[in-house]
Amino acid sequence: MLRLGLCCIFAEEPIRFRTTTAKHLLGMPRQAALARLGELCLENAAALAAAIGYCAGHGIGSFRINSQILPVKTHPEAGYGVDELPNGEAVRAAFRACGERAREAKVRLTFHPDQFVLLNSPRPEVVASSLADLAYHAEVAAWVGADVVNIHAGGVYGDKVESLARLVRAVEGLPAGVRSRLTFENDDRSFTPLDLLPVCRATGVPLVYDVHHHRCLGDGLSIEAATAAVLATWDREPLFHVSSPKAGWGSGDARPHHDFLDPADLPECWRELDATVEIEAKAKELAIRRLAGELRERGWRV
DNA sequence: AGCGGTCAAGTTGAT
DNA sequence: ATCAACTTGACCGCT
Repeated sequence: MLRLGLCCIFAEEPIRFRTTTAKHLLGMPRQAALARLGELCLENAAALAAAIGYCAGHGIGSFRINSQILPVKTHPEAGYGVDELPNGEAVRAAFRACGERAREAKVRLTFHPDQFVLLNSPRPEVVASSLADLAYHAEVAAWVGADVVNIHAGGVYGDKVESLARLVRAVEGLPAGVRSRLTFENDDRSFTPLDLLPVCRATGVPLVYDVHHHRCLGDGLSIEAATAAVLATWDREPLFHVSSPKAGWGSGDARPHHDFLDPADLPECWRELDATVEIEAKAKELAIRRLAGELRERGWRV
């Protein structure tokens, strides 16, 4: 059975995640900043609990957690350890409770660190900050039981072979908590499924198959062939991404996401899979509700 | 309450 | 050179 996944935020449901900026925090005394951060973290834990509850109650099988769930966590100056927060223990306990709730409700939790996390950059400082960010994601993932921390393969830097070799070497040096959750995703600029399958086979890192990116940046593999090859990289429930183009499949830029998903964009060969499909659509929970109805009309089990 | 300026970070390709 | 895109606009300070 397919599990439809919601990404990060809600369109209508009044569940909101808070954040702040490094600049703001650095303009106040450190203790005041830590107190403020602690409040935001605890609020975000409450919002996550609400998000899990909403998903459980509305047939949404997974939820992607925003990378700012602990705001500004790895900033070089404004960043912090959870133990530095005046309410650090309460924060940790609240997130562990989210994990328990998600486990009971069978809501899968995932992360998708942002575009600045690049394991294959030739610049050591970029890799170092990426490692710090991945460690942070893994820390929260352990609290809440998230089994996926998904990133793109990074840049090409003029040499695809060498950049992928750097990626493999970077994976080999990762701490276990990151390594065990890490996944790669094909993107719409640089790295296709055909590029990444060898890397995933060599490292054991599963491949998140984004069929929208694959349609925007093809590699000769059919969707059916890519799906089959990608499934073999997973040692747990596979994860896919899908979206529909805002501008349609005609002449314009197909990459920006539509508010809703056209059910025709969901590959027919996914129909009988046991997998999670994250729905990347601007209308969020409304898009999932509409899609689930349309798929059921077509005989899909979601 | 509403609005404009601002926000930590990398890389790519279209204009 | 600038900008949008990328998983996601939200926050702050002003009127």
